[in-house]
This record gives sequence, C-alpha cells and structure tokens, in this order.
Amino acid sequence: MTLKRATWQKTAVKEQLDLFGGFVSAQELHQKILATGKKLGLTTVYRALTELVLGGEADALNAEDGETKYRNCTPKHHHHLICRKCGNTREFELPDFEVETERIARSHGFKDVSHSIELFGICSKCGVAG
Amino acid sequence: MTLKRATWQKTAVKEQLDLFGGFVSAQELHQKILATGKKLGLTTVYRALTELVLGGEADALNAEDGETKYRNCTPKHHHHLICRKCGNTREFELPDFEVETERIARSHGFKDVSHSIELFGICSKCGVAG
DNA sequence: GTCATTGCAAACGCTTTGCATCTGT
DNA sequence: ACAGATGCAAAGCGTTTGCAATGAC
Repeated sequence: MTLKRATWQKTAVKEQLDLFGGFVSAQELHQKILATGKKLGLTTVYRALTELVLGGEADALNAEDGETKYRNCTPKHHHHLICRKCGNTREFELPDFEVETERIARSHGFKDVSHSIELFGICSKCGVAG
Repeated sequence: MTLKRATWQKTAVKEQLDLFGGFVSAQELHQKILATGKKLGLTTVYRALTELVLGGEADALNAEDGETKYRNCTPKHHHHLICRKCGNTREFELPDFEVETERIARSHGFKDVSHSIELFGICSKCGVAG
C-alpha cells in the first residue's frame, strides 16, 4: 500500500502552483521555489506535480514548446488564448461549450470526458510589429 | 536565398500524410513510408513535416503522450475525441464553435487565430471493462 | 557545377528512473 | 523502526543539429 506522507517539499510545490495561478512548467516552478530560499530537487517537483495531477488537484497541459505546463485546479473551468510570438496568455470561459462537449462525447458513447481547448493567435502588441 | 527543391522524399511524406487523413506522429509516418518500400531517414521526415507546417500545408498538435502529431491541412476543420485507454479516435465537427473562437480571439485583440480542441474520455468498449 | 537536401550519429531538452540516504509517522 | 520521500546522476525519449555525401536544378 502506498500511503502518502506530508513533506514541506510537496507543500511548497502546491503552494507555489496555487500562488502562480496560471500554467507553469515544472522547471519554472522549480526556479520559483528556489527563489523563495527553499532548496529542493527538480525531480521532487516533477513527482509532486504528478501526484497532484493524479489526485485531481492540478491540471496538466502539453504546450507548443514541448513542455508540460501545470496549473492549480480551479473550480471554474477556463481555457487559454496564447500568443504565438510573445507567449502571453489570456483566459476565457466557454460556458456553453462545456455542455456541448459533454453532449458530443455521449453521442459517441464516450464517458468520463475532459477537454483541452487552446486558442493560438497573434496578440495586439505583436500584431502591430509583425 | 533558400530556394526549395523537389525531392521524392518530401513528396512521399506529403503523400502519406495526405493518405493517412488524421493525426500521425513523425515516427509513425516514417514507419508507414518505410512500409511502402521507400527508404528514407527519420530526420528527413521531421524536416519535411516542419516545412509543410511552415508552408501552411499541415497542422501540428502536441498530444498527451508528448509526441507532436501532424495532419494534412483539410478544408473542413474537425476535431478529435480520443479514448484514454485504447487510444481510439473519432472525429467530430463544431461548426458553431469555429465562429465562436474567432469572436473570442478578436475580443481580446488577437488575430490570425488557430485552435486546438481535443476531447479525452473513455470509449464504450473500454467503459464496459473498466 | 552549385548549393539545397539527405542521412547518420551525436547533441539536446524535458522528463523519468535507480538507488542510497533521509525523514515523517 | 519502517516505509515512503528525497535528490543526485544517469537513462530514456522525441526531436534537432553538425557535417560529409548526394542529387536536383
């Protein structure tokens, strides 16, 4: 039996993820924790994040740059609009679509559905220059 | 100036991508081409795919397993419903949503928008067993 | 004949794993 | 004290790059 133990490292990871709010890569999170003066291994951050995702306390998303980004699970499900040039992200909600995806999945006999919706574009700042 | 040259390798990659229809990883595509008797390097497949994406002839998507999947750019934009257990995929369309995403992006000052929508769930076959 | 393209192997970056040590319970 | 957790270093995996040979133009 794999019984979980509370450690300050795991607490630090969850705390920083919470504090950050948006999507962060494991490595960025690691840097942020180190910056607070706490010293812990990158491996531990990965393990803590995996644990959080499995426990439903965090979401994972595969970004375009190949990194896996994590975020604290928020009660209100929202999506991201990401600038291809500067990487700046904005959040938006899709109340109707949440229902729609459920319907589509059901009609195909799928259940226990989750969805990943990301919009990529050029933001107003980068659009002027490029 | 980087002027493009036509090679049978690039043709083979585009041809197989076309023929496949859905999302394929570079490695899968490489295997498929080898299976047709043509011999070419994996590197070449990656380079050909990158070229196709830049040229707007193919789309790229970062899958959950960390691989980058490519597909031929189809006039009719559709999305995927993927089974978490068996990996089986089904396609669906979201005519309304195509417009909706455009609207959302615009309202945030974004332009030149593309979107990635993937639904993950448990299909009927796997749902019975598991 | 030139110069982009190919293809192998080595390099890369992110993530995972092996294993000895440490620590929460 | 025991079993899970940590952290370093090394392995793993998909992808990219360096460079000599090749082939399209």
